[in-house]
Amino acid sequence: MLDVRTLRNDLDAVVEALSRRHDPGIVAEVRQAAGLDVELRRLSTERDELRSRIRSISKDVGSLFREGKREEAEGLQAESRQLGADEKRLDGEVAALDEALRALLLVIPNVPHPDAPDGRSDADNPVLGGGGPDPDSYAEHQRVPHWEVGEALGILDSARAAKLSGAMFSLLRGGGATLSRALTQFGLDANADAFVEVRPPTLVSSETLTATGQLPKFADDAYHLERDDLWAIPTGEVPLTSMHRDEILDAAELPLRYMTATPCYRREAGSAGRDTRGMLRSHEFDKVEILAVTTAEQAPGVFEELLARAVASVDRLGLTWRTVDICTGDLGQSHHRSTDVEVFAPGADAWLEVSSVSWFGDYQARRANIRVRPDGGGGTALAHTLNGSALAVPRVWAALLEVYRQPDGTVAVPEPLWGYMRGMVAITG
RNA sequence: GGAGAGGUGCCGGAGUCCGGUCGAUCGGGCCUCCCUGCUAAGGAGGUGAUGGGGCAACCCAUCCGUGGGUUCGAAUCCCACCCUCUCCGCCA
Repeated sequence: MLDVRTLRNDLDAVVEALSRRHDPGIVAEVRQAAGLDVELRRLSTERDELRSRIRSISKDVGSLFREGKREEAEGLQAESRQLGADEKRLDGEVAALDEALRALLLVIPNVPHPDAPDGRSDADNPVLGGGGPDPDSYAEHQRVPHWEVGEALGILDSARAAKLSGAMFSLLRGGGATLSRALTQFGLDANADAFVEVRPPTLVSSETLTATGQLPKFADDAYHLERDDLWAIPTGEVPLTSMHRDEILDAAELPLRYMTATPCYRREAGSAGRDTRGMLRSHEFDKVEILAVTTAEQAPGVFEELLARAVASVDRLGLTWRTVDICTGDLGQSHHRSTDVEVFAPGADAWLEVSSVSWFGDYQARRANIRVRPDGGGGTALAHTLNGSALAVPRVWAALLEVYRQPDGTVAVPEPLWGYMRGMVAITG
C-alpha cells in the first residue's frame, strides 16, 4: 500500500511513476484516493474538535456534581448530549470515508523503481545476462519434453494425479519423487549459511494474505477454506512476511533473513489451458523461498544477494539460465523492482521462470505494519521487504529431466544432488 | 469438543466489584545527568505508538485483546467475537 502522504504532498510524482505501468485505471484510482484523503482530513478534524469539547465538558460535569452544583451540571450534560449526536454522525462519515480510502489504497499497486525498464508486457522485458550451456548446444536425445520422459520412466503419473484431484495436479513416484525432495533439500542447504529455516503454517488468515498483497484484489487465485476462513498459501512469502507483522524491529538486528520450503497452492484462475502438460503449471507445488526484512538503505544490496543466490543454485545444477529485468507493465502489484531467473528446457523448447526476485520497498511493510527503530533511537520507519524463490521445485525438476536425459532414455542425476538421492546417480524408472 | 482462568505500556504487574482528576500506581529494563580509582551500589530526571495541526515550543484526537452498546463521561458497566493458559476428551 502506498503512503497517503505521498499522494497528498506530491501527487504528480506518484501519478507519473504509476503511469509507467501503462494502466489508465490506476491513475484514476490514485486521483480518487487523493480526493478522499482531503475530505477525510477535513471531517476528522471537525470530529476531533467536537470530541475535545465533549471531553472538557464531561470533566466539568464531574467536578460540578462533586461540588453539589446539580443544576449547572445538568445544563452541561444537555449541551454535551447535543454535541454527542453531531459527533456520532460525523464519526460515521469519517469511518465510511476511511474504509473507502483504505479499500482503494489496497488495490493501488506499488510505484515502479526508477530503474525498472519501461514496457507494456512480458514481451518487453530485457534479458540482463545468462550462463550455463548454449541453448543451441543440446543434442537430439535432450529434446524430449519432460512429460514424455517422466511418463516413460514411470516417475510422473499425470493420469493418477487427475484421478485423485483433477487436472493440473501432479503425482511423482520412485526416483521422480526422490528427485523432487532432493531439490528441496538442495535449495535449503544452499542458503543455510545466511538464512534461518522456518516451517510456517501453510493455511493462513485473510489478514495474513492481505499483508502481502494477494487480498483483496487476487482472491480468485487462491484456495479458500470457507468453513474456517483460512487460505492455502500461494507462496512461502506469505507466512514469512507476516511473521513480523505489527512489530517494531531494532535496526541493529536487520536484515532478517528467512528461508522456507513449503507447498504452494494456486487456483490458476486465469491460466486455464496454458502449460497444461507436465510440471510447468500446477495447483500445488513445492518451492524453497528466501526472504529478507531490511532497512531502506540495505534493500538494494540484499536484492542483488537474493538474485545471486537464485542464480547460483540453477548454475550449480548445470542448467542454462538467464536473468530477465521485469518491465513496468509486467511488474506485480506489490513489486517495486523485480528480476526473473529463467532456465532453458530443451525438450519443451522453452525458457521456464524458476525464480522471481522482488523488492517491495515499504509497500508490504505498510500493509503488514512492520516497522524499524533506527539505531540512534527516534521515530520509527517502515521496513523494506524482499524475496525470491531459491528453488521452484517442479520447473527445475522438469528442466533436469530434459537436460540430463541420456540417449538410452534414462536420466542422470547431477552431481550436486547425489547426496540427497540415496545413492541414486541415475533415474532408470 | 467440554470446564475453568486470563488478555493493561519494552517487561512484570496494580487498577475493573463501587464509571470522572487513569494514557494509566508501583517495580524492572532502557536513556541522560550526579556521586564514586574502575565496576557494583546509591541519588535526580526522563522514557510509547498512530493520525492531524504548527517554523517551533507545543497543541488536539485515538489506542488498556477486537468489534458493538449504555452514559455528559468507559481500562472500569452490558453484548458478541478472537486469542492465550490449565484440566478433561480426542488425536499424527
